[in-house]
Amino acid sequence: MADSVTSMTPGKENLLFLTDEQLRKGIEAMFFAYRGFTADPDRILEKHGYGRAHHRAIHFIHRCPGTTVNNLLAILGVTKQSLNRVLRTLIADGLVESRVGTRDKRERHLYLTRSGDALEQDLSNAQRVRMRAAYRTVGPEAVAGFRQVLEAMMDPEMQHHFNRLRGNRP
Amino acid sequence: MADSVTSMTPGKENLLFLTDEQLRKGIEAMFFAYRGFTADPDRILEKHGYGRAHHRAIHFIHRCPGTTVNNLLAILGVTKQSLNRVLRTLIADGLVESRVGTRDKRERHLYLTRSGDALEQDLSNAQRVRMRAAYRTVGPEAVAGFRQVLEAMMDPEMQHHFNRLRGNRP
DNA sequence: TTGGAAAGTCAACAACGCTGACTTAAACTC
DNA sequence: GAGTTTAAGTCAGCGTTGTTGACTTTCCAA
Repeated sequence: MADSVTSMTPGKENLLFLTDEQLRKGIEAMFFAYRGFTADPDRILEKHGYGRAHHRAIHFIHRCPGTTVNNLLAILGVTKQSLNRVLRTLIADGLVESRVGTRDKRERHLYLTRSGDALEQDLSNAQRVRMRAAYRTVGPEAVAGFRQVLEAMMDPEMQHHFNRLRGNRP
Repeated sequence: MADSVTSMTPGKENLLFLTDEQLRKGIEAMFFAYRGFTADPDRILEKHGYGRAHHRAIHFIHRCPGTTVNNLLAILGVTKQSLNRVLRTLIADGLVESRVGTRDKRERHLYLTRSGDALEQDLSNAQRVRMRAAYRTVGPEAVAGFRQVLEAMMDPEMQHHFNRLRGNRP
């Protein structure tokens, strides 16, 4: 099953178990797959006049209801200005609600409104359909490997954020 | 080994073997991992005043020496104008050579120059270092699964391009 | 020889990153 | 209580990279 990855070109030591060409194929697979990964949401977003930045904000507000702007900045890894531009439109369009913090009134806590949640469902459902189809094609063991490699590829800081999100051990 | 993916929340049917929450984690893993995946090349590109579009062009010209602009357009999935802007700077900077076709003189065949190849080596090496580290962390079976899921996630057209590239069965 | 494909160009625009400077309000710290 | 720090928001401006639309040049092929 793992032959295409573990097999070596003759004459190379087997310790590394991966040639540069095999690594290159992994790189290309990431490129092509990410395009597929974003294609379905992109089509939905376009109809609403939004972009990927809006999707990311919506996704993580759904995932961490009541999160602060600062927390979102850390997860998304963008500047305050970039995020703010997106949040402003989402709030103006009534998809996101910003509530002043009770403990710390400097903070704004972000929530999806009913219509924000509807769009989130729409977006994540489209993405899950593709994911589920891929998962069902390749089987559970491949999926486990997929997740392991992705996690190992993250920057440690992002790995931290990733594991802080719900659903790691469901 | 595959427990974290195959285990089910109690009370749900085991036929699908994946809850929406688990699919969501896969989606988030893609997001965070892709950031790590592009981080190292991005740093190198910045020093040269280039962006990801330049990297993609360089990568596939290296991979398919002598490819035509049209073929590159199909692989990259962008408009002629977007690609042309990038190619123009790469050609002006002496990283890419554009040769008029011999059989069909309308076509331009693209090649990396010596310095173009040097940058490609630099970029792909940085990316391979991370890939190799991730692969070594998780082992060959996980890598096989990783590649399988990625390929299943691609649009069929991109899957076609992916398999047309060298290195599939090394 | 003429139609159409391939390549290139120009203009204009949008999304979404970035930096830098600045304000407001609240919270802390001494 | 005064001063500093922190969270958030805003404005201006810029760069990369994507888009559409219109147009020209070159040149193969029917």
